[in-house]
Amino acid sequence: MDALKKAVFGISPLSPIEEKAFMGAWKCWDLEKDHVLLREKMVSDYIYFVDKGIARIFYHKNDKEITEWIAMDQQFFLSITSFFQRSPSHLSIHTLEPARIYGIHHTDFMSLADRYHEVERLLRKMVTGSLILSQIRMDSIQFETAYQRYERLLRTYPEIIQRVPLMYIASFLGVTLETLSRIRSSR
Amino acid sequence: MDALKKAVFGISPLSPIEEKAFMGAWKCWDLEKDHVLLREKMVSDYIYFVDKGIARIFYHKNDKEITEWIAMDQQFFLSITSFFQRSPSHLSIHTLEPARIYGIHHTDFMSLADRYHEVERLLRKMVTGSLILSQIRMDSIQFETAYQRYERLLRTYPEIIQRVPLMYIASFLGVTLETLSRIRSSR
DNA sequence: TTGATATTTTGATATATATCAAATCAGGTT
DNA sequence: AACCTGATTTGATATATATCAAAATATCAA
Repeated sequence: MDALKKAVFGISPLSPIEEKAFMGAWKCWDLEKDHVLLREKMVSDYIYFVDKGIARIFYHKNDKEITEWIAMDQQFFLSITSFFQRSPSHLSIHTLEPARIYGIHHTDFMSLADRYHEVERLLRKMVTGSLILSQIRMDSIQFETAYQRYERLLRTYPEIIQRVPLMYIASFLGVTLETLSRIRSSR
Repeated sequence: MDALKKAVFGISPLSPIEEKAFMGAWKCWDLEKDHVLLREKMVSDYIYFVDKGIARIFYHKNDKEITEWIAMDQQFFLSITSFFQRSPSHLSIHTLEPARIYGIHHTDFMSLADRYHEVERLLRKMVTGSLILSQIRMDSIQFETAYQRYERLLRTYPEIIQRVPLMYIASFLGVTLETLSRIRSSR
């Protein structure tokens, strides 16, 4: 719980009452490898936080699995459109390793945000941070070569190569497995 | 002011006190064509709203201007990273037509969000909407062909072709002017 | 250890889009 | 109307990456 609290307070600190209410709303799961956190076409109810392990967020495009995000370290993750629009998700979420994951339910988060201004502010800052990340990722996809995207990934998450099969990394980078393999052999 | 109020209330309604404080914080400008709303390297202080006219948000990449967004209709627009991180913008914003633009200053918006829970909620919902748009745009760039992106643009903003020079539309779609021209001649 | 399966690499070819260059076309100004 | 400048189209070629196919390698269970 300590890592979660640290991550939350790093975004926006909470006063004691709010802290108690908010931190108390998180559930904790210890999950085996390949556990399904969200299945396509379900409405996504949780914002998650990776305490340890890895989660992979992906969807299907012409029978192929496209990895949209890989969450590790002390990262938050969610199906953005499904969680906020309360619509069926086109995303699935699986663990790639045994993992300890925290989650807070949409209903709980929203009613706390309703009740406590500070929680609303926290939520706003979380969404803002996510928006900024999304902008950076968009620029990267649009204007960097596959090689540059791979280099950027290595800089940001050096250990990802050891822990995540290349096929997932490839589609996360927006290239085919074959292209990623050639990129790697050319450095 | 009516269109702005409508747009705001469409996102999240405000009670009378909050409405008065929030709506009163917006400034209004009547601008000629090619007016500079934000110059590269400045910190962006405003969230803007297009009442009428068009604004173009762009930046420079190897001497070339890349159009990142075109705001028309009743749309909000801003330099996301600069506004929220209070950092120098890599974006510039110009009007493409004579325009009536509303704007609210960062300081005012933030202090209102601090004072009024309802304004904080409104801001959170605005950022959430922007995040959802950003996700959709990212998918479009990554997985649709230039032709499909053009078709999508026509569906979303049919009048944009009449009002915005193709060179700007091309870079907004992430293709060269020549490619856009060929796409158009092939339908 | 031996299979059986999943993952990664290598090779040949195809394709969408970029780049460079030149030719038209359009809109405003004198 | 004639001009000028900027916008758009057309053509020839180059390039990054995808696709399809097969081989090589790693992983895991019996």
